[in-house]
Amino acid sequence: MLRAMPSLISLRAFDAAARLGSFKDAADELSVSPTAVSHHIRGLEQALDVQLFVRETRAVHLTETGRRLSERLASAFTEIADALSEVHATEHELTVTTTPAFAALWLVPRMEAFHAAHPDIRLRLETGTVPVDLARDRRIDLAIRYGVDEGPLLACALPPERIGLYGAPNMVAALGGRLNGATILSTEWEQPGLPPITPEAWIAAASADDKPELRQFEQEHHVAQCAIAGQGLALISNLLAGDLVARGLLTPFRPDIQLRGLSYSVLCLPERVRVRKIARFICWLEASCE
Amino acid sequence: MLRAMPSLISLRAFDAAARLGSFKDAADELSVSPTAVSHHIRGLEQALDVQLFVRETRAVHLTETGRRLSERLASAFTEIADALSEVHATEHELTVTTTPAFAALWLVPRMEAFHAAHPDIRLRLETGTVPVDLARDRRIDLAIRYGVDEGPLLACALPPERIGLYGAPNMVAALGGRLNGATILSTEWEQPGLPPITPEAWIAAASADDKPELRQFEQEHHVAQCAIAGQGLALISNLLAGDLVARGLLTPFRPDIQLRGLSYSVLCLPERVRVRKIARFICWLEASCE
DNA sequence: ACCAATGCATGAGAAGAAATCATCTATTGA
DNA sequence: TCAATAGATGATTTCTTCTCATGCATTGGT
Repeated sequence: MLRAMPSLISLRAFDAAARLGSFKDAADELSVSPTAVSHHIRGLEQALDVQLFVRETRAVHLTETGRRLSERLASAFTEIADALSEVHATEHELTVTTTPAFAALWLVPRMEAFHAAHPDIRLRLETGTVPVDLARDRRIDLAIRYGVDEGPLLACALPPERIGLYGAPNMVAALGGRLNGATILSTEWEQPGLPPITPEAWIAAASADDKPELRQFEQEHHVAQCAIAGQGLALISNLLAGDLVARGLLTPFRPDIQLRGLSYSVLCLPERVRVRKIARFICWLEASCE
Repeated sequence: MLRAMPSLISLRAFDAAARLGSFKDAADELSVSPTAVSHHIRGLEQALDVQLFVRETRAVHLTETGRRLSERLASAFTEIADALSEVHATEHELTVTTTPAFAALWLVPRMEAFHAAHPDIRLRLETGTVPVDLARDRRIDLAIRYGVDEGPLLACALPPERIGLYGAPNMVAALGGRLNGATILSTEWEQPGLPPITPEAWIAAASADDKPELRQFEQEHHVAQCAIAGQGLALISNLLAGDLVARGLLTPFRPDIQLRGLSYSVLCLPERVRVRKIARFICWLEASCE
């Protein structure tokens, strides 16, 4: 067959030169001197006993065989590069799907901390209200869902939430603990078979007879944003309100009154729980909840 | 993306190790020491920051990512090897199609000489009675056909043939120039619109009134073989008989009587006549006919 | 239960590629 | 005509890649 398998490095030099139509540009791409490229291509031509380039004074152009070889080499080298970056991604990119609210109010503020703890892992967030089938969609490494408890998929669970009212600091101060004339902002919770988390339940728990205005949102973080804007008291969980309170954007209203909520579940295919990047994330997540 | 593009050599070491499931075997395949393979794979794992092999005491096996990477690398390296050998083949393998007779009686005896003159060109023969469409079947570089004259495809033509009778030496001697009791072996020539090349034509040309036996074959070289076996006189061309005469297997019978035949045409796609291997062959062919 | 054999890991140093440097040639275009 | 460009070539240097010597853990045979 072939006298001697030419070195892969020459092939790459040829590939670059063929693509760019110039030894000099190829040299730049490969960060070597044009001389090196020239040597490589000459060596390759000798090894294959084939002329690949027609040299003209200030330019080179491919022969017909050169063109054919370059085409196939290009696709092979692309395949290699793709494979490498895919490997890198599957090991160092962690894709988490969760609810828009958890992403916006809990995860996003903490991504910086995660990256500091694990600089080699790139965290990608996908949010959506439709639950994802982990077995089906292999791009997703982890799903963080509210109140789900899918036995075999459950990797860990965050502490149960407590639901309370939160408002912009000046509004909470102005209300002085009473709901008269206030607006309660809440989400349309749709957890089948679970204690209702509603403004009514909160009012009942507080044994209040005030009749505040009510406004409903589809997204829990919209509730929060609305409360921050001073438009009412948000009925949200301590988990999601935590950062906003810490940053002084919200203040608890009657923190003594809290409804019991569910907890967030972290779901993962059982055989993948031990994958490095996934294990790291779960470990970090648990530590971040204390 | 990637910290540092790993060297292609490491990738090839990994590919081999992954395919063979053993560093040692990979080392053998690559003709290096197992140490080199070990170093390469460790380097690769560090460059990618990924574990590719799980080491056990006397064996290694791929991790899941290792397996995926190896799959794609294998296909890429196969592509490269294929591309290289294709290049080599298209430059150094010459495929000629011709008639079984011309192949057997003229070309095959001269292949050795061609190879001696052009050691880097490997001559492949394809024979068949059905003419080949060169534009359609790109595997074929040249077609040598009898009496065809397809204008644009005609690369060169061999000298016109002269058709005569040839027999085994002792039979020719025994006949003493007369056809009485002899058998004439001939081919069913089917050249439309051409002077008939038949035993009858020969007898007419010789102005003989002998009535020899007649036997027909489909293949001209079968005629020759039959004559060599002493079963009659072959009505064949000087071109095809030449070698057999030179080797003393056949002797001309009444060499003064010869019918005019056609000539062999060498056909080639016009744009490919100047391809090195093709030009060499045509040049050699013309020189071989003198 | 022990010892030889196997397969891989590791570090240091040797061998061998591959890159560069300096120099040349042949154009091109200003 | 001369500076600038793109590439070729050969000698030299640099640095990758290989090997050697050695070590470790395990397996299988006696």
